[in-house]
Amino acid sequence: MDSEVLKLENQLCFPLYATAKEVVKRYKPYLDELGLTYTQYIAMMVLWEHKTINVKSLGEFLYLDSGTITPLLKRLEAAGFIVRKRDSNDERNVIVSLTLKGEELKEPASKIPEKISKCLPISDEEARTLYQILYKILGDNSCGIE
Amino acid sequence: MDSEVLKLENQLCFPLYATAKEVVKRYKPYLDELGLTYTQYIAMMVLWEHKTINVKSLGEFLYLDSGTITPLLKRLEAAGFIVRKRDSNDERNVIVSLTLKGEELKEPASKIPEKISKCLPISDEEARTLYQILYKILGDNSCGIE
DNA sequence: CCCAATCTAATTGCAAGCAATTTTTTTATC
DNA sequence: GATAAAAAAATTGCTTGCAATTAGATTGGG
Repeated sequence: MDSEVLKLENQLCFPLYATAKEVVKRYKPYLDELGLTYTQYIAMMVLWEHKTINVKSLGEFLYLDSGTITPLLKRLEAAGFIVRKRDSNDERNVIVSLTLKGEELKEPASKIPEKISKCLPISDEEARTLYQILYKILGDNSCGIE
Repeated sequence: MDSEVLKLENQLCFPLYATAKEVVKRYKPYLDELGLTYTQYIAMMVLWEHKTINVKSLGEFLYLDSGTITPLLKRLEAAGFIVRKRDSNDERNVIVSLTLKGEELKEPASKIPEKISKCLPISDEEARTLYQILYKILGDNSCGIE
């Protein structure tokens, strides 16, 4: 048995997992000011761009299933940022849309990305490289993942 | 206000967050065979390497705090893979060590990393680049994270 | 020696996150 | 048009993850 392959430092997945968590943590102070969690923030980002969307499409954008999204949307609705409504043309679908309060959150939120990118100790070049490799993995289906 | 910066596709954090989740998901079928979750697996990796460790050090390796680790270790103990014991030299510390059953899990686990890396659609070169950039971010303290 | 500060785990409370199942609606097939 | 299959969201049950707090042990300064 090769013990080396099982060391944390020889894994690729581990730094991916740990870095994702640490970077999300860096958003927290800024998101706290808006009253959003990170997952709520990315859901709002989809809404700020699309104005209105159903739960299934939102899940596809975010790589999240209804078991995660449904309670998340209920919280965003309880906070007054969105409304949920059954689609009268197809009652299976739930349409999510922004309230005025949710729309207004876009402006302060638009200042966050720059604060975060200033905070990451990598060059623009490295950021582009990272972005490309990540999407290469993310866009791949070769192992039968969805 | 610049709307472009708020699009999901223009973020770096989002593909990081999403890719981490998707890659962890690819471990699931292999880890299911061992009866481990991904987080339990990385905790076991630290133990396979160090044999014995206290909760604080384990948390530092994994970037997890006691609120996550304590219940996780209790599950690993209930499954018979580890034992937890107060350090008699300093009763504040809890020492975690492998049982024979936990030790024996190392052999089948050692076959997983290769299966996963075959499954990622990136070259060795890209994997190295990704690894380096991730650790560059992870190792950084400049924004007052821990 | 004593008391305050520090340290370590554990606990609490809440929000993800996901697999599996259920409910309701729509679509296809006969 | 009835019924089976498919589709979408919600629900259930479990684990992770983290901030904040608590409990107990140790250390340091006076």
